[in-house]
Amino acid sequence: MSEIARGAFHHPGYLDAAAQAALARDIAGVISDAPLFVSRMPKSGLPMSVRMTNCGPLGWMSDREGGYRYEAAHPETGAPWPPMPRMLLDIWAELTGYPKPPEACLINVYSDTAKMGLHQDRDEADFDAPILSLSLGADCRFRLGGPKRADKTIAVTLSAGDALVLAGPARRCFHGVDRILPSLLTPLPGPLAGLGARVNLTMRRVT
DNA sequence: AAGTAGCG
DNA sequence: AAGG
Repeated sequence: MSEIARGAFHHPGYLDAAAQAALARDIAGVISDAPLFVSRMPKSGLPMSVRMTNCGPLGWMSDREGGYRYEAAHPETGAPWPPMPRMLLDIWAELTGYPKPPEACLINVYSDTAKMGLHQDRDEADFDAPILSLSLGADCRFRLGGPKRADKTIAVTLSAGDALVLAGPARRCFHGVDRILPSLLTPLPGPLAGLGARVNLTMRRVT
């Protein structure tokens, strides 16, 4: 584990290959019940380049009309999000030590050209709870800034099996994904193969 | 607004 | 609404 900025903890290789495979099976199950969809920017309606879905009581989404928000149901099927796999609850407890379980796990699927612009996670009521992110598949160039958009940034490579915890002051920091790195060598595990190059799971407290 | 192109 |  290394603290890459105040409150930002990178755990390279936190999940071994077997754990990554087990997690991939769980996530493939979630996606089969809650199909990937594309969120759109508020007002402009421009699509994001990632495809996403969620598990847990609440899920993050965005569309032109309603903007960034959490919802209890899938925007296309209308069904509640699938339950949070136990493995994710256990990882949350171990890495964050937070007394309450995560309410949302956003599953972002990146193609080899997908990106995520610099942003803050600020659609939650609880800003004290950490954010936990897990990576599967291709490496990416992750960018972490400060609490203001213009603050200086650092870049970190996130690889398959890595965990990243944004706690304390880092909870409010801008962050994003510059690009997916070429990785013939790290395909997504079998159950997720073909969906994209990289999958990121982001767990959060919402209420 | 987690989007992007290109102009002052 | 500034930066990679």
